[in-house]
Amino acid sequence: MPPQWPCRTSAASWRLAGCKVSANITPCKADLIVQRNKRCLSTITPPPARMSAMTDRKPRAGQSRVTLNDVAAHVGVSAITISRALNKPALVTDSLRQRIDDAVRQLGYVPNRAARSLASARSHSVVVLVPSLSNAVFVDTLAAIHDTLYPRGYQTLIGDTRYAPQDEETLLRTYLEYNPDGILLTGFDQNDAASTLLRSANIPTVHMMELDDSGRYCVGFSQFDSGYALTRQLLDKGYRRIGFLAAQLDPRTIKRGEGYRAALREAGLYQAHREIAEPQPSSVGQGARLLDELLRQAPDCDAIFCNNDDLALGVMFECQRRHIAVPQQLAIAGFNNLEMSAWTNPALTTVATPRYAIGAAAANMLLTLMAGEQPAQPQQDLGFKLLVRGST
Amino acid sequence: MPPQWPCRTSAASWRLAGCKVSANITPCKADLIVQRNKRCLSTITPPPARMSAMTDRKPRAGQSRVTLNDVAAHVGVSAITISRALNKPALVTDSLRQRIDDAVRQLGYVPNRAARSLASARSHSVVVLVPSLSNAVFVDTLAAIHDTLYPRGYQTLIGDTRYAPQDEETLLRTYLEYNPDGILLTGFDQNDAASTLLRSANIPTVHMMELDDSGRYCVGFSQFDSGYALTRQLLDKGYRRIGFLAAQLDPRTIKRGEGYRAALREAGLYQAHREIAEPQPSSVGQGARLLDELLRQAPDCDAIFCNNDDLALGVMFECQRRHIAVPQQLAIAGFNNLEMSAWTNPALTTVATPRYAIGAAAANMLLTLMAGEQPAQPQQDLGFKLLVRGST
DNA sequence: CCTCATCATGTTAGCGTTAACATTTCTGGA
DNA sequence: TCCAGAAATGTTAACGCTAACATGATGAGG
Repeated sequence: MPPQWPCRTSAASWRLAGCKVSANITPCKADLIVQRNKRCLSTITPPPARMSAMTDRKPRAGQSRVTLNDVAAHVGVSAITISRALNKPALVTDSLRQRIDDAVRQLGYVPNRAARSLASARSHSVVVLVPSLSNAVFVDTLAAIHDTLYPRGYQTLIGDTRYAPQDEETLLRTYLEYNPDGILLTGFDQNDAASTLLRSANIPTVHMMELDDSGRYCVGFSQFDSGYALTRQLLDKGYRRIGFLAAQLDPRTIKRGEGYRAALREAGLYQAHREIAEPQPSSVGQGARLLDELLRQAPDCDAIFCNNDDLALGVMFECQRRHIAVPQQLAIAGFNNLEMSAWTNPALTTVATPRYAIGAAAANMLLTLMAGEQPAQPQQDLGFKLLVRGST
Repeated sequence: MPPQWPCRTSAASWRLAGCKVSANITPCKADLIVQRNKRCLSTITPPPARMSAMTDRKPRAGQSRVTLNDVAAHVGVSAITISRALNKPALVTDSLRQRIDDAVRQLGYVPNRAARSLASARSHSVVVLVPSLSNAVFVDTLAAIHDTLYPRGYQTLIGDTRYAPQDEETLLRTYLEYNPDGILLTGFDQNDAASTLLRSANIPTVHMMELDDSGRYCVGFSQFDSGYALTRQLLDKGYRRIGFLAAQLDPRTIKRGEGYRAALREAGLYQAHREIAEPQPSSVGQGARLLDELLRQAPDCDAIFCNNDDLALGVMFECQRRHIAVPQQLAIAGFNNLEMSAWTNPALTTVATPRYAIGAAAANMLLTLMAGEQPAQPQQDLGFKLLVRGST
């Protein structure tokens, strides 16, 4: 008499790979196996018996892709074992894992992130929102983030807010649908709706580029101090009529401007008409235009603090066109240290910001938070560096 | 005697909102409703009866976020109605939709993309792989893609391959886990593994930036022709000893170089030693270094075709340092038309590439493909434009 | 030889949503 | 008043994966 279920003498006895199904197990168990593998690649002789003949609905379209069950059927084990072999290799025997890896490769199995995310409540995704992709600062930061998170199994989802809080809110809303395990944001100035979203989502979040003392996790440097320090440097060099050009007017720009103002006020040299703030995006062309404007309303400037290197380059090129000697007649300083700024004639004085380090540190802090731990240093100041070159 | 199930006289009679449950329906049905809403926000008087007391497992962690069922319970309708109100608003009464929208807002409901993707076999995500984010070309392309796809409900997942086919393969493999509905790639030179992945994934794919006639969908322009045309232009201007500087050496760079060579060969003016191809990444500093190298091995050059504007700017700055008059002693041409290139002294001759248009057209072609239709024009040539300026 | 712990693997159910089909309600005309 | 068809809403069962628990095999110690 064939043994009744449970009846396995060894795990291999009823494995599909061996196809010894009919000999050792009851029809009931055979049906179960067939059902489990109903979409499997390796064909099994009896067609899957309809378990409940009552309903006769058309099956769903499905992804028509190789699934865990397909791999399982191919190897002759259960789906969970495949899952374990891929996610927690230590739990599976070496030889079996080897066979599984082969099958995965052979069948071209690609895990379905949606299913994994749904089942495990972890998406292994991190959302990063930056205000611009045309700014080398953020591109380098993104690279650092990816370099840090990818080896730890996290996928980086990049969003470009275009410096618009409204866009940031929309992006955040959309990306929250991915159930990210963590969020990296630029600055602190999310709009109210976005802040509410963040609060109710309750997902570990680290802010980049700026610092504050509200208790939020952040990695950056003091924008105010950097603006102050650069202006101070110009004052120390003897410049007395220092202009200020800014575009875009994002919060960081504004804080640097405050640093500029504070330094000049302190020296009793602040003059409002030497300052131009243009809400339009920053660009080289914008720098050229703003120089024209500034020289019109404050022709006596002996130095200009440009809020970023793009503007500064535009100013420098415009000076060449106007035969204004740099730095003899007019000194120029920028901000951010673009690669190019070292190569102009004269080379551009600027502020080097630790953008790669910020990305890496923010990502690491986020990893700590996502692991449920507290970062040693919830507010991390990575400082900045003045690069004094030929243009001042 | 209370009526038996099915027993509703009107939809409102047993709705949770009305809480008239006990009066009109059988206990069995009541239990079902309770079960359906077991995780709901609005508390229901009797605690959810355990349906099968046999097992007593701990419930899963869950996302602890507001779900469709929560919204459904709050409004007093079934989950599918909420789903419909959000995805196919036309199928739901105006007044009900209004109430649902309010509830969604009030509860801060954010749909779970993983669940949606799993249930519908559509992820509403599109993967875009570009070789670099520090290149304005691709950033503009990405912006166009996002601008085109977002309003149509698709989320763009950006991957930066860093010009490395191996990285491209890895990224592709990872992003395929998201089950994207479409894929946008840069160029055609995926490695074998990536090509296999793409083939077996069987997802609509459009290639950008280049053209070919293998039948693959693509939007771009002829890299060869653009290199040829720019060289031809220099020849027409009377330059006879035209050098060529390239870095990065990605496939597009190489094709432009072939165009350069063809034009010079045609004119009987090609000299191998006037060409330098540097595999390292392209940058302004690299341009300066390469000029030095070129002038060493071919000091008689009267013009230089730089494979992109970064190199060209580096060359131009180096010429300034060396007091080489541009264009009198040495003409300089770039490629890609960076914003900055119009503002240098002299302004840089370059090739304007329709990068935004390419992104938009590729995204539109992908939309067509994702809708299951055939694009009118599977290979789309958007051309390029010579911008002849002061530097030549 | 039995017990118990450990390890390898299996079973079950459910994550949140939507496709497919079912049911109820509404509408308008005979 | 009744009925057919349309419109609105509901029920059920996946989607592919993994957490939680279950089971069988193995081996060490008594």
